[in-house]
Amino acid sequence: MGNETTRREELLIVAARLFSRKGYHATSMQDIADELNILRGSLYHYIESKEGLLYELMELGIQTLMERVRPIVESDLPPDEKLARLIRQHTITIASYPDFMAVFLHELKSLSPPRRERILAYRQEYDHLVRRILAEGVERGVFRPVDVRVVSFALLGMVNWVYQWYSPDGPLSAEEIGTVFANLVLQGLLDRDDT
Amino acid sequence: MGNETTRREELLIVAARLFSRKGYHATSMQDIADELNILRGSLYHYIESKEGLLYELMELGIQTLMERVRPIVESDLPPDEKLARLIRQHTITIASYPDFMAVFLHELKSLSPPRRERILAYRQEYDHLVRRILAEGVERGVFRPVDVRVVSFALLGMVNWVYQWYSPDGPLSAEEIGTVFANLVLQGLLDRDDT
DNA sequence: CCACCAATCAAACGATTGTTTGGTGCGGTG
DNA sequence: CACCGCACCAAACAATCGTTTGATTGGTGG
Repeated sequence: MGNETTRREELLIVAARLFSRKGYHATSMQDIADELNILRGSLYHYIESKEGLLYELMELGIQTLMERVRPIVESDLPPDEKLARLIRQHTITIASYPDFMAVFLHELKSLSPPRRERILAYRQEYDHLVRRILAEGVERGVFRPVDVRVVSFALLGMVNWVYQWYSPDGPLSAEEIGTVFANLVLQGLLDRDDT
Repeated sequence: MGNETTRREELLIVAARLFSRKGYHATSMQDIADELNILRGSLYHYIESKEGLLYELMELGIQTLMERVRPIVESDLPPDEKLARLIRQHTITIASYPDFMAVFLHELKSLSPPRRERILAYRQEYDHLVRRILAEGVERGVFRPVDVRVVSFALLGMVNWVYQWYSPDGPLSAEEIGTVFANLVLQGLLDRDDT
């Protein structure tokens, strides 16, 4: 019990770190093997190919994100509360798994078309979750009428960008940052009734 | 007159396109040379090294952005108007030079430390411009009191992300997108006086 | 017509790349 | 004790990488 990381998980973690720091193509199998103190050929005992490894990391990233956000979208909360929670949760998830998330957000173009399509499908599914909340809010008159597509991109840009600058040593926790974001967006979206 | 692109500029444009589509490390000198119909060795008549080429592209990107935004920051407009114009201009610039901007935003880690430092200095200078507007707005009571650092990152994430999804064939022009962004952020920041 | 210069070619360089193959040691199980 | 399979090694592979060198072209100004 306790330290339950298999050798394979170790490999994934090391690879995610290297891919996120140096980039996929700038990281060699040699680099990964060095960190694990084995020869680079030995990596193929655990993985099918370098690109297969990349795909697995990206899938892990997007799946983690989706697992944590979907319950919020499917809850019975009002749209504004849903949106606030989504923004906070997305921010926290990125800050919790920065390496996996950076790889997921950064290396789409490094995948061959078939695998890229699969990740893109995940991504579109996620986009859809966000847009559903926005559309719901606009429909119910909770949010001002806005271009849902553009606002969803604005929102995703804001939260995804976090991987570029967040540091656990910074002055604010991930949750606090998420709250600032949520306040900003909600204040920007809420329909103030000056009746 | 008219078609005044030198061979060297052609090289830069081709390289920016390839770097932005495939990534720096996934693009070989061969790829670039092929597009220009010359041998890869011949490229060194124009450039010092592959990394030098990358640096030049990134410098072009950030300089273009700064040239267009600085006049706004240094103008005499009120903070809210400054911010709106900055957001619009940033959005338009990214949409106008998507290849250069994508390279600038994506390939920092591909530069060796000395050159990376130089680009980082530019980037920090730009961040400073944005924060100055925000701080000014908060000071004058035009904006609500907010965490300037976090809000500046939120804002930059929103506009920088544009390179990931913008298409000139989309339903909205870059200026219209910039206006949606500006409205969202301003509405989120303005101090409503319920006196 | 000669001299020059920019643009390009032709060919080679050592290094590194991802991947494959066949083998080896070892801990546990029947 | 025999065996199995996991984890890894050792060695090689063809290919590609960025870069350098020296020669060669074609056009332009003197």
